[in-house]
Amino acid sequence: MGRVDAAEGEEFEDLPEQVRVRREKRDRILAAGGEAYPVSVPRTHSLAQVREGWAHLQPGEETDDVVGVTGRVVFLRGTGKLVFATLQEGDGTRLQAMLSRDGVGEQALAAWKSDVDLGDVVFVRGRVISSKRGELSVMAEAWAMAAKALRPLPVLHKELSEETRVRQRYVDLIVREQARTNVRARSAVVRSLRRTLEDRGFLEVETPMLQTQHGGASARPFVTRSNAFDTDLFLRIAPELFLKRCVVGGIERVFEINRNFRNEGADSTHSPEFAMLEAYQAWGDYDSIGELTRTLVQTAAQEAFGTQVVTLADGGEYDLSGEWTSISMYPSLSASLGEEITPQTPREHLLVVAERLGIAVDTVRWTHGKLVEELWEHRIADSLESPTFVRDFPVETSPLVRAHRELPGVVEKWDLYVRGFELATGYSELVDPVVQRHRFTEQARLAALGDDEAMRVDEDFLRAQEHGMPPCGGMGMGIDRLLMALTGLGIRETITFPLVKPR
RNA sequence: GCGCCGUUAGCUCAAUUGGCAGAGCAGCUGACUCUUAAUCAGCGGGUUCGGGGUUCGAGUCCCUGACGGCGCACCA
Repeated sequence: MGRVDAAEGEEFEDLPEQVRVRREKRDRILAAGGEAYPVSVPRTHSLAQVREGWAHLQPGEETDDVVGVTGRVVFLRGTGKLVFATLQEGDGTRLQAMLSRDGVGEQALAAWKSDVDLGDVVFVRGRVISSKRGELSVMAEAWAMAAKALRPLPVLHKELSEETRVRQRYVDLIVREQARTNVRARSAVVRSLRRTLEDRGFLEVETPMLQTQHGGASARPFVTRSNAFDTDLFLRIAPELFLKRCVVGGIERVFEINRNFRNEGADSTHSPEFAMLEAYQAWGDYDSIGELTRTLVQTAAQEAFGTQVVTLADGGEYDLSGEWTSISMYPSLSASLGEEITPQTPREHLLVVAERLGIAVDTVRWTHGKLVEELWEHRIADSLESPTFVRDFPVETSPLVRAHRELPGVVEKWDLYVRGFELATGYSELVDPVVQRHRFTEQARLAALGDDEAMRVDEDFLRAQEHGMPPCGGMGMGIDRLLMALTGLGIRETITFPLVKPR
């Protein structure tokens, strides 16, 4: 034992002063026969329950109601023979504990003063009282360490640096109300999405994260390696092709909420891994799935924030209620440019227009459709402040969408724009396996030209579709982006543990 | 990937022209039985992000690397 202590003593020398001091306190507690990390403490009430149950106490009023509470010590105020400690529990609820010489005895008070630091999790048993200044408190008759903190809490009066918030979210959650609110809001939003879908008869499934062939979106995948199969695998960029297999198999209303991985840039609206909702509705189309999407977003706002007019981080308000605007891609682009652009406009002319606008174009690889989308994003996207469905996209950039039932050259696809960024997308799904094969073949041609985001011919998916897939509407929505839309936060604030480079 | 800015005590930040590395909170010692970021007195705490260079002397200037933020490019 003595040798172990010596070894630990040497270990101490490398530690920052405050960690060393706390380690010594832990050891002192153990040496005195106490426990720094007991298996349990006799907790009878949460801090919130005490706040709720004894809210009626008048300043100075005392009761004989004895409770056992726990919490992290976030403020300490000592006046010699009387100590005040503010305890905080997980949701941020705080309650004051008071320890007096008369209440806990001289020894226990001395032990508290010598062993308890800011950040420790403690247990206090005592009567519920209101202090002379009217602060609801537990007047201790006994206390115990519930979990000794070996690292100091950051100061509660200054904001943590953004990097520390992200790298040590557990600390962020302790010290910053907004961090706690964000986690709760996300949970509430996801719960709402599931409930809305389940209420409408959708079945939640989980489809492969590890895929032998990536598809369902235009994006660069992460590649990994299977030892058992001795083959490369891709982390999925989208669940789409598997959810459609579900529809082929008769799961006519199906959804998945799960992670996608895209090996691309990271900024305030993009994360390499991000959560996505995709939902498919047989016998629906891009109109019905658009209605579903609006219901999902509005209900989530209502259930998570109690209103469809949400308050953003910058204090502004954003109205998601009612019907949303719809515009069409070609007509809106034409109006913006002051000249008619149609699916029949030659690619060469679009190149001229793009160059005139100073857009950096890829003259070799960009198709008519890609040019139209680029022009549209350049001219229109940023100006779409209120929720707007942008409808009827060019066919080349939408290889999984069916042709428009009337308009030649466009497909039945919408993108939902909110506050200038793309929140969701929806299609009338392409279900003709022969046309789908042609589209894949064209994608493969682009891939051969060096487009590393292009899809490949997915034979297994085509085989599934060749068994007959009913007419179908489908949608995809970024969960992180939905949170961004509802809160005005950056994507790294909506993700509890965003990917950060290792130190 | 490119450009700009940043990295100093546990946390948040100062440091004049290149001239003894500081503050608040936190920590330690002491005082205080109704405090509210308690107060008062005293004390300790630094690989100034890493490596290299210029200089009598570098937190500060130069080179290089790491990490972060912002802007641009790409993507949802």
